[in-house]
Amino acid sequence: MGEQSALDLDEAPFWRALMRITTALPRALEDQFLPETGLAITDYGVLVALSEAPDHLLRISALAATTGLSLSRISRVVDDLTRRGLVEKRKCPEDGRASNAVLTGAGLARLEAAYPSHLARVRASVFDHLSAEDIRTAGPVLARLAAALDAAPPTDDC
Amino acid sequence: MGEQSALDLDEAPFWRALMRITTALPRALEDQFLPETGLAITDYGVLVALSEAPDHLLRISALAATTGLSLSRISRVVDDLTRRGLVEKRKCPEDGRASNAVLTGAGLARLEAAYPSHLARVRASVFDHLSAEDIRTAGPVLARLAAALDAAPPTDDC
DNA sequence: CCCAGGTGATTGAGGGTTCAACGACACTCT
DNA sequence: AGAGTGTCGTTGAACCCTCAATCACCTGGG
Repeated sequence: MGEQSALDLDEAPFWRALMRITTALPRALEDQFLPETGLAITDYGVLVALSEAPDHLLRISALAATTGLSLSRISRVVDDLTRRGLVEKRKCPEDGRASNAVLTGAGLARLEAAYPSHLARVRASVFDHLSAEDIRTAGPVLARLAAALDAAPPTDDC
Repeated sequence: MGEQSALDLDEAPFWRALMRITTALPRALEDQFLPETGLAITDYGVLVALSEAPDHLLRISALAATTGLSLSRISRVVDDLTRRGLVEKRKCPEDGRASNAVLTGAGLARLEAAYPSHLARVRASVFDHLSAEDIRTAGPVLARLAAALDAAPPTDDC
C-alpha cells in the first residue's frame, strides 16, 4: 500500500463533507420518517424495489442486490414485512431453492401512503439546501462515485 | 407536510447516487481498514479528534460532538480504547460530572501507523475515481449539504 | 442413477449502535 | 443551607446488521 501523498487542499474538505453526509443523512431521514409512517428506511427501500419490479415480484437475492443489503439481512426484513402483511413470500416454481417476494395490496398502499412523507424528508434534508445549479454540477460526480463504489467491492486496488 | 412535487429529472439521480454512497462508502472503507490496522473506523475517528485537540485532551461530550457519535456510543468506545491502552480517561478537575479523554503515546503511535492505510483506502474508494475538476466543482456543494445537515437536527421544517 | 460440488436462502451467535433510565454532580433561587 | 432543576456520563435492554454454518435444492459427470 506504500507511499501516498496526503489529501490536498481541495480533497480534504471534500472528504470531510462526505463523511459528515454519510453519517448524518441517514439519521436525518430516518428520525422523522419512521414515526410518521411506521416504516424503517430499509423497509421502504424494499417496498420501492418491489413496486418497480415486473409483477411487483423479485427474487430474494435480486432484492438483496438492488437494495444493497446482505442476503441474511434481506431474509429477516422480508420475514418481518411478511409478518406485517406488506409482502408475501412464494417458493419459486422453476427453482426449489429460491423464493420470490411479492408486494401485497396492503404493501403497495402502505408504500403510497409513505411516499409524501419520504419526499418531504428528502427535500427537507437535501434539496431545500441546494440550488438547481448545485444539483446539475454535483450530480454527475456523485453518480460516478456511486458507480465506482458499486463496482469496486473486489478487495484490492487496481 | 402536505403537497410536494416529485423529484425532477436532475434530482432523482442525485438522490439515488447519494443513497448508494451513504451505504457503500462506509463499508468500502471499513472492510480493509480494520484488518490492516486493528482499528475500526469509529476508533480511528476518535483518535484523530483527540490528536487534533489541544494537549490531546477532550471532554467526552466534546468528543461525541466532533465525531458525530452519540454520548452512549462514545462512552463505550472510549472505555474500549482505554482498555486497549490507546486512550486514558481522567476525571475533570473543574467539573466533577465530566471526564476528559487523553490520547496516550501508544494511541498516537497507533494513529500514525494507521494513517497510510487510511489514506490508501480513501484514495482507492473515492479520489481514484474522480478528477481534480470533479472535486473542485462538487466539493462546495457537498460542504454546503454537510453544513446544513449538521445544523438541521431540529425536527421540523422551517 | 447417484454422487460431488455449487447456489439460494435461513438461522444462531455476536458485535455495533441507540434509547431510556439512572447516579453523580453543578447551578440557581430563596 | 436546601430544594429543585439541569447536565455529564454510564449502563441495561433492545434492535440492526453481519459472519459463518447449515439446509435444501440444482446441475453436471461418471
